[in-house]
This record gives sequence, structure tokens and C-alpha cells, in this order.
Amino acid sequence: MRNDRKNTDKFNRIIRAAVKIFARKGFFNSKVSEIAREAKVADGTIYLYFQNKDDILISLFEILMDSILLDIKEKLAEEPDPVQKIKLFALHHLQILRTNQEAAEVIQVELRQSTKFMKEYKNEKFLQYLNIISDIVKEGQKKGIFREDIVPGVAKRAFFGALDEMSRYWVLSSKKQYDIETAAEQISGLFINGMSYRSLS
Amino acid sequence: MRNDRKNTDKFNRIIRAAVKIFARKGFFNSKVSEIAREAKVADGTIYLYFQNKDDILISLFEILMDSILLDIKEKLAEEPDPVQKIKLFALHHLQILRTNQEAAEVIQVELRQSTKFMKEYKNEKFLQYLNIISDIVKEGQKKGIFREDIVPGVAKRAFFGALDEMSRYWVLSSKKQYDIETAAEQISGLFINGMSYRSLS
Amino acid sequence: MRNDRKNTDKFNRIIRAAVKIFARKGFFNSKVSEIAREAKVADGTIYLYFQNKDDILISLFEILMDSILLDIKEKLAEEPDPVQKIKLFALHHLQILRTNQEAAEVIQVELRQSTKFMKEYKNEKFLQYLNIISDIVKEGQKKGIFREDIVPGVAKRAFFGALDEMSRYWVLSSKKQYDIETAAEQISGLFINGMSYRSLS
Amino acid sequence: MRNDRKNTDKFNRIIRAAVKIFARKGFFNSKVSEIAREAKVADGTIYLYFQNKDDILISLFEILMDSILLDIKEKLAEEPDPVQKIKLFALHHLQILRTNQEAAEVIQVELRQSTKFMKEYKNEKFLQYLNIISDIVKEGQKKGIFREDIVPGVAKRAFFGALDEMSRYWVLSSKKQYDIETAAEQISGLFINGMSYRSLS
DNA sequence: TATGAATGAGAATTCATTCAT
DNA sequence: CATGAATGAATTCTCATTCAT
Repeated sequence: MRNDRKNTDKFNRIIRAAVKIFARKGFFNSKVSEIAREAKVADGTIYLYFQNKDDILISLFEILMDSILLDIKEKLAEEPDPVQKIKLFALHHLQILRTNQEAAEVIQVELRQSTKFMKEYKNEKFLQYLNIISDIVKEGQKKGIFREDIVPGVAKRAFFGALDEMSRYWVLSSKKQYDIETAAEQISGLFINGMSYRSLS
Repeated sequence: MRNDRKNTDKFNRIIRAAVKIFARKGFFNSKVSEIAREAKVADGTIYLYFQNKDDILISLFEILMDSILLDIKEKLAEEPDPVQKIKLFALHHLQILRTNQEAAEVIQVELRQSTKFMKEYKNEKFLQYLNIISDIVKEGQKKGIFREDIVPGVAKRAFFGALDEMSRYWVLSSKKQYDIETAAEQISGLFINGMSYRSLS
Repeated sequence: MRNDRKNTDKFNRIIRAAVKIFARKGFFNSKVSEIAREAKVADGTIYLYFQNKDDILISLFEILMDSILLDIKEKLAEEPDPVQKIKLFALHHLQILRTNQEAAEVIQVELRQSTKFMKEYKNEKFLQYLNIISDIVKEGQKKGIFREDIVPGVAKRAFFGALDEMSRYWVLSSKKQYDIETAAEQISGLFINGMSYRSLS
Repeated sequence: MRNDRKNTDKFNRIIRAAVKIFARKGFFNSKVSEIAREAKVADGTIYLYFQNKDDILISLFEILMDSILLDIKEKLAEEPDPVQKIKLFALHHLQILRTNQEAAEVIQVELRQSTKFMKEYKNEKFLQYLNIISDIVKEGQKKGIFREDIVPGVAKRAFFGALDEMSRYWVLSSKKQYDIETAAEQISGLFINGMSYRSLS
């Protein structure tokens, strides 16, 4: 269905343009014609590749998430220790900001924008991302590293939320007081410590 | 200028109506005339109390935050123990959802929706809220309960983010798997443990 | 519902403008903004009085038909003779062209334009108009003037169709070869003769 | 230029597709790409055979009318009696509905749709069709069967209009109360009687 | 102050037509 | 001849905001 697109180049140009425009002005304040101009295609061309403006945002999100998911899974595959995995996850999550600011901004700010997207759109990709965390937690519990009373379903959201709020801080603030590595260490440290049987002091 | 408002009643009705409508449909999908209808005032009346649609959202946010700030500060004042304070904060933050669903939704989902608000609007009230957390952390460090290597500026965002993500989960999902008390305990437990010198096991 | 329109003046101006524009360019080739300009109102004002472009055409048709129905019924009420009634009907039908060219054109040409209108829109007013004819036919039959084997339901359409086609001729052709009175006499003569037991020779 | 069309097959497929689509959705609501799809040709191919969308409608009309004209002339050629000719014409006109519903619908509803077509496009074929009727009338008058005071130019339109309105009834209404033969008899009876010196009783 | 009818700029989307392949 | 991806002008309708009453 989406594979038989003749011109992947134009599709990609539109996606890239949309990421840029959405990141800069927000979804509602972005005009389809701006995206078209940025992508150097005609307005109508957008509608050959996307059903409507909403569909651009959703497609874009899924593509970005796919890439992020692939990446993080690959990185984690090489690491057997749940504690190290938590550290890796935190670092990787925050590093996306550095490598792909605009994409991070769109995911960060825009996908939350509307009840429409979050309530109606079954966010499968995001759940997959969250479940990577809960899988690590469960693995750590099985190995006797993380406490049994930790509820993985709560921990995954808490950990993601902590990282995500940090991302927001970077995206929104002009002067960053902490570097990404410090923040990643702090947050993963907090959670590892918080979930472990004994303080790592 | 905002203090000499003759008719506080109408102002409040508009605010309450806006909270309801924004929570239900999101900021961009809400119409000024809908808010007017819900508030039982004429469309034009809204512009006697607010500069424009954006101003409604900002005013509403400030009023809600004022009330939340006042409330949480009062609650925490009676509690000397930083550990208990963290627990109290978490519980109180999540309980807002129960007592004032709509307000929570608006703050949760809508204020983040637009780069416009978060980038251009210097969010003083939100910072005050965050700083309550860092103050507790610092207090705990001074009392030798929380580890010195914890960076309060990171911890405050991590803690808020964790709670906030949990809120989002409640706002957006229909079936809630964990009750508020459990979530509050889990999250405050994680952070207290994570910030303490020794595990509370 | 439609009676509580505050400003009947604007409503009428829009209707009059629409009649003019639709008659001149046809429904599909008429732009809402042209109607607005002609009515000297803003584009948006149209949508305070009509749901959409289709609604303008339908409203306009119903208003015109109401006026035509009222008029013809009044005229026929004074006349007891079915034969004279047929003559009156024909003359009156064609005279509308002279007194209200544009209205006649819209009814003539535009209302037939689209399957949409004719198939989906239950054309009650038009049926009332047609039934005036069949009522005359039935009355004539009861009085022994018109032949019993005439099917009123067919005759009404035949008579209307004959008049209508003549109208079309006037609306569309630039040079009119017959005057309205002649055409009315010819057509009513044909039908009266055709429906009578003996030729009026 | 139109005679040297290499591929008559494609031309015909497009015409047939257009008849189908126009009949179903009306001219303005039909998309060129729909016609192309129905005809199993590429969108661009249509423009190798037709100048534009309007040209499809006009060509289609002329082709249908040519066929109808040929047919009716052939049928009438064998019949010397003007009275029988009128009967034949009525029957044949209405029978087209049965043999070629869609074509009839397009001619019926669509050709009237736009002032553009009816005013600007000199409708030669249609006039030929009408003149078949007036020729019969004149012939009848010469033979002393039809009254001298009948104006053939009015009678032709009246007769056509009567038949045409009956067609519209069939095309638009779902439940048909009269069969085609009855209607043809009624209408031709009306006119023959109406035009004759003495009632046929 | 309060009203709500009126405004008109603005935006998403459509679709006839073209033209490089 | 045939294709169908690309174009971009054109159009309906929305809705924040104003202002005469």
C-alpha cells in the first residue's frame, strides 16, 4: 500500500519539510502550503502522498519512531546487563535531541498537542518504545537486581516521563545548564538506585 | 487593570467554560463562540475580559497554577520530613486529576501543544511548581538524607516528568490499571530510594 | 426556525443576488463570493443565513415556488370553468417569464441540472404545482367536459412539460418568434381540444 | 481531424464510460479521472481524444443524438400516416429510456444543466430532432388531418416537452406508476386529438 | 458593560490539464 | 500513441475579532 509509492524521493522531501515546519511553528500553525514550498513540490502533490494534513503528522511520527525503535533495540541487543541497559536507554533517548533536534521537537511537543491524536490515534509505536523499558525492568527483577515490588507498568512511564521532561527542557530552553551526558547519568542513576535492593551508594 | 474587573462572576464563568471546552476538544479545535455559549455570555463579552483566544488559555493556566501552588505549599508547610514531602507531593499531584479532571487535562495536554506558548511565554508559574521539588531535594541533602551527587535541577524535572507522564496515562487511557495511590507510592518510592544513601528496602 | 432571522433584508438581498447570478452563470459556475458581492455582504455573512451553497439554491427554489403557487391558486380560485382554468394556467405559467425572467431561468435550467437535487431532494413544491393541473383535469372529467380515458397523472406532466419546454425556448433563444400569449393559447388549445369529447374546432 | 482517429476503440470506451459516469453523478460532480478509470485508460489519454471535459459531454451528446435521429427517421420512413407517425414518435422517444437508460439520463438531465451549454452551444442535433415533429405536423396539415391554426413551431416544442417531462419522471422517480406504452398512447392521443379537426372520440 | 450580527482574511483540499517519459 | 505523476489555480467554508446598538 505505502510501498508502491513511485517516488520515494518526493515522499521523503515532504516528510523532511514537515518535520522542519512542524518543529518551528507547531502543527496547527503550520500551513500545508509552507510544507509544500519547503519540500519544493506543488501543494497538490502533498495529497498524492498523504491523505490530509493530519496524515502527514501521523506518518512522520511513525517513521521517526520506527527509526528510533530500530536504533535503540539494536543498541540494547549487545548489552546483557539490565543496569547498563537502563543507562544506555537514557543516554540514547537524550542523544536523539542532539542528532535530530527537529524530529525530537516534533515528537516532544506536537504529538501531545491534541486530544485528537492522543485519544483517537492508537499509539502503537509509542507503546512499543515504552515496553522496551518495562522489559528491561522485568529482566532486572528476574535476575534479582531490581526489587520485586516495582510495578514495571508504572516504572516504564516514570522513567520515560523523567527523560521526556528533560528533553522538553532542552527543546524549550535556550540556555542549557546541564549537558546531555550528565542528565542521562543522573536520571538513570536515580532509577537504577531507586529500583535496586541496595543503594549503590 | 485586571484587578478592577467589575464582574468577577462573568470572568469566572468564562474561565470555567474554557477549561471545559479546551479539555474536551483541545485549544485549536475549540471555538471562542463555544466557550461563550458554555459560559452563557455573548461572543463579544469574552473580549471585554480577555485580549484574545490565546489570552484565555494563558489566564486559565495561571489561575489553575496559582490554585495548585497555593494548595501544595499549604500541604507541605505542615510536614517537616523531606521524604514525607516527596510522598505528599506525588500524591497531591496525581490527586488533582481526580478532583479536577478537566483542569488537569488542559494543563497536561493543551499547554504543551504549541511551541508558541512554551517558547514565547515565560512560564513562571510552572517554574515555581518545579522549584518546590528542587527545594525539597535540597532540604533533604542538607539534612543528609538525600545524596549529595543528586543535581536538584535535574531531579526536579525527572520527578515532575515521572508524575506527569503518569497523569497523561490517566487522562488519555480509558481503562486505568493502577489506582492513583499505588502510582503515587511507586513513583515517590522510586525517587526517595533513588536519592537516598541507602535503600529503604 | 427560519422565521427568527433577525435581518430579513440581508436574507432577501442574498436570495435576490443568488437568483441573478445563478440565472446568469448556472449553479456550478456561480461562486459564493460573487453572490456575496452582488448582495453587498461579506462572504461569511452568507453562511449566517444558509448552511451551504446547495442550501441557497434549495431555499431560493422554495421561495420562488411558494410565491408562484400562491399566485396561481389565487388566480384559479376565481374561475369555475376547467377549460378556462387550463387557459389561465398556461398563460400564467408563461407570463412568469416576462415578470421574473431570472427566477424563471433558475427554476427552468438550474434546478434540473443535477441528479443530486432532483433525486435526493424531495421536490414537494413542484409536485404541488403539478397537482394543480391534475386537479383541473379531474374536475373537468367530473363535469363531463374532459374525456374519462385521460389519465390525470400523465396529462399533468404532459401539460407542464409542454409549457416548460416553451419556457426553455424563451429563456435560451435570443430571437423569440412567437409571443407568450400566442404560445399560451396554442398549448392550452391543444390540450383542451385533446382532452375534450368533441373538437372545439 | 476527428475522422483519422486511429483507435476508435478507445474513443468509444471513453464515451461509454462518460455516459455511465455522467448519468450516475452529473456532469459537474463527475471527475475526468473517474471516466478514465471506468474506460480503463490513463487520465492523459482522454485529452488525446477530447479537447476538455466539456468536449466529452458535447461529443457524447452528438453521438447519442445521431444514433437517435437515424433510428427515428428510419422508423418513420416506413409510415405514411401522420397520425401514426405521431404515435410512433412518442413510443420511440419513451422507449429509448428502456433500451438506453443512461444515455437518456444524460440527455435528459445533464444537457440542461448549464446555461453554458444551452446558450453558447448551438444545439443543431436537437433542433433536427424537434423538426421531425414539426415536419409531421406540417404534413398532417397539408393532408387536411391536422388543423391549420396549429403553429408547428409551437406544437413541436409542446409535444417534445410533454414526452420529455414524462421521461424525466421515469428517470427520477423510483416507483413508476404508468408503463411506457400507456404514457406514449396517452400523450400521442392528446396531441393527435388536440391537433385534429374532430375528436377521435 | 453587554450583545451578537457582520466581517473577511485565511486555509485545506480538489481536480482539470499538462508533459516528460 | 499512451501514461499518470505533478501541477497550482481556484473555491468553499470557518471563525477570531470588531463595533454599532
